[in-house]
Amino acid sequence: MASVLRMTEQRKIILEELRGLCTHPTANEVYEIVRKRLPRISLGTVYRNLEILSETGMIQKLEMAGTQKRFDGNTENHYHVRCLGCGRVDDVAIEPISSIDSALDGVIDYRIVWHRLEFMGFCPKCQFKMNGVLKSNRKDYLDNDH
Amino acid sequence: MASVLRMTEQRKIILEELRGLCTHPTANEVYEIVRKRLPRISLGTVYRNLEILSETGMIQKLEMAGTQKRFDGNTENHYHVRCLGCGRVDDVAIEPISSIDSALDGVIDYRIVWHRLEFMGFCPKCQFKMNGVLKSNRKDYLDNDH
DNA sequence: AGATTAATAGGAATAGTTACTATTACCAAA
DNA sequence: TTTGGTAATAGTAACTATTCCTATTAATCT
Repeated sequence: MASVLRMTEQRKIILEELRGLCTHPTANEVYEIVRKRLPRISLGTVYRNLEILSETGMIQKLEMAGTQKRFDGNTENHYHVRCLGCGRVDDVAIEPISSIDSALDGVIDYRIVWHRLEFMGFCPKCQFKMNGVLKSNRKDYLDNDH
Repeated sequence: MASVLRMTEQRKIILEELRGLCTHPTANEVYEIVRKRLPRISLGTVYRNLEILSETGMIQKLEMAGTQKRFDGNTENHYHVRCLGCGRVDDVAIEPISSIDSALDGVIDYRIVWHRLEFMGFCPKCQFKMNGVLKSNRKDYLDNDH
């Protein structure tokens, strides 16, 4: 008897909010957003539902190097860029390069299933801030938003 | 007055052990290894030294997606493969593809500094185990070592 | 030698995440 | 409609990886 997945109010709202964002919030950010509509929701419920939604392929779980998990309402396979200044994560509008998977043929005995490519750099905002720092030598420019 | 970096016994042994390995141990694994030679070393010391050694470029800190940090005695810039079965991480003996960094030119307004490429697949050992599973339908093959 | 300061061991604290528990909500069969 | 089974929930405790704190020890510099 296969278990039935119920689309509860909480789950529906988490999904809705995530689909309506182009950012890639962390579990805690999702919690804060959803709490505006469901003030009594618990953080555990958010985690569980993010897990279930990503298991069933309705959202994507982004496990990026060195930081906490982020969640993406866009389920298409795509790369991401991360800003080294403020930590924001953006989608990259290029086709995944499937030929990369075969780059290791004959080099190593793994059977490659996929690859994960993350670009690291500075977003426009942080580039601007860095120029400001260089000009004014004021470090606090960088300390404001995370 | 610049602070002096002391090469203490603990630091030296951590470095030695790491250089003598082709695996990519976690901080805790390094701790267990080093403890055989320095039974009184503390985990905090291991963490601090791994941090310092990677800051000074003597080792490499690998922040891989979705798992804990790993450390690499090989300081050359290289890619890694991760086994989806057992979690082991191996070096990839191909040259980093620097042209990847310019793949986003004109696509997005980030200033790209570098990229991180991780291959995901199954190591020879796990491929073998999986064949065993397919043949015998015994799931416990996979449950032994992590 | 004495002063200075890096590094240490040991343990407390933190952050992100997962697990547990009692309760509630939903559906289906009687 | 009740009743039984199970999914999901809120709230909280537990866990894990990592960082921070503190008193002490040990190099290095005058």
